Amino acid sequence: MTPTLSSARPPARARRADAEHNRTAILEAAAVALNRDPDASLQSIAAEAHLTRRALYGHFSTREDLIIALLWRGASRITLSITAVDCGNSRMSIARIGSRLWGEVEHVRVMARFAVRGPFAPIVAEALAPLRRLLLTIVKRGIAAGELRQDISPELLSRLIEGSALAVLDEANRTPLGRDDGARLVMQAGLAMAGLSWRESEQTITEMDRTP
Amino acid sequence: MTPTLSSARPPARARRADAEHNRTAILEAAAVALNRDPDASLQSIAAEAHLTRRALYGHFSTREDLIIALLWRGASRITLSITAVDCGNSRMSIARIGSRLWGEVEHVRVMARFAVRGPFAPIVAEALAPLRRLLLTIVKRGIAAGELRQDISPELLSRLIEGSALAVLDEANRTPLGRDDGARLVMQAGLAMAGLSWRESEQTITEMDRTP
DNA sequence: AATATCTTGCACACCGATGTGCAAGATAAC
DNA sequence: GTTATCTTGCACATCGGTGTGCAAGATATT
Repeated sequence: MTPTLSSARPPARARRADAEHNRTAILEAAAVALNRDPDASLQSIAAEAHLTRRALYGHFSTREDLIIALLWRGASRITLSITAVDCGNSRMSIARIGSRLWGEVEHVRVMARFAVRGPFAPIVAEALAPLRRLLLTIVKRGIAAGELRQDISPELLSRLIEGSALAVLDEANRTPLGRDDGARLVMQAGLAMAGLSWRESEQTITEMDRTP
Repeated sequence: MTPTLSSARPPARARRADAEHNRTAILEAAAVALNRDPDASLQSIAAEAHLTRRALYGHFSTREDLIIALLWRGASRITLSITAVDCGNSRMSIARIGSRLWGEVEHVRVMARFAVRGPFAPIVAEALAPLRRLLLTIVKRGIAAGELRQDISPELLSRLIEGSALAVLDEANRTPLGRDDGARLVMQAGLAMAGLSWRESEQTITEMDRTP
């Protein structure tokens, strides 16, 4: 209906640099605060961004606006992060997806939060569709090739892999983990749900490290 | 300080039967509503119990009161459900825990919800301590016996098992699963995170079914 | 039938969060 | 240094949720 993008009004002068900076600061702060508490107030978000609540409204006219912008941002980062993960092998591909997602933990967790409940669920679902589609095709191929467990449907398996990976992401956020330890854990969780034993998972990961 | 239990005032006459019934109806309704949305209003809970908001206050003087009662109830059911699960074998014991928890999905999910965020986290943590302790000892023994994965600490492993089981519980709630399918899935998830391949998990479960 | 108990349906006060208006600073951009 | 932009700090209205008081109605218990 209305073009809510930046092209709304002809700016007599370009937007000030510090305003742009503050805008991203708000988004970063929102990611952190909403990760702690999905119902964090705009007050707390603004404070985390070293700004006033009133100033926040200068960038996002509504709480909904802010969250949508945040989700949009997260979706694009996630989508970007999984480009060219699909090598031929399904096991390695799953591990690689886990590794990439670990690099975007903050964003992934926010997205996951809003994917299950609240009025943003459909938006997030749509935003994450590419990731889910990719995982599903990989899983399908993996099952067909006998590389993954054979006892449940590809659809369910891909959801389970996603779910357990998120569980590990949550746990990792609780107990501080090193960069590599976290990636390793997420990869292992995905492969574990995919049907591999822990030795097979380890082997897959070291094999993968050899061929980046 | 104050004895908030039922012994507070000497009742001239016993509590009416329908009041008792309504009380449990409220708790059931709260479990359902809070499973959908952890911030469900007392209004919606009362409605789900076919009562007025005002009547709810006759049973629980505070939202906090209601939630604490709910959590207490859930904790006792869960604790009760895991009595005598620990046979000697760690793999079977983990599977059995999963199966038992599946029988209490509703309660387990509510507990899990309030275990991570909000002012009730410490209470829930304390209430779930027996379960966690049990799982931890089983995992420790399993690792020592070489029955479970050897690459991470018992503490972390038990948390991961717990997390992935909860993830499956969530997923199961999303896609309607039969009684047996759900139990199977939860058991498999636990065993998968514990390091078993899907064939080993299947074998463990069928073996377990033979010896109840 | 008499009575204590429970529920209902209003009334109200309170609180925190959201969103807006406006005037007075502060500061990039030109 | 001028100007347009951005931030601040108030004030205010609004909205939904919580908790209470009270009188009238309904119902279980005896």
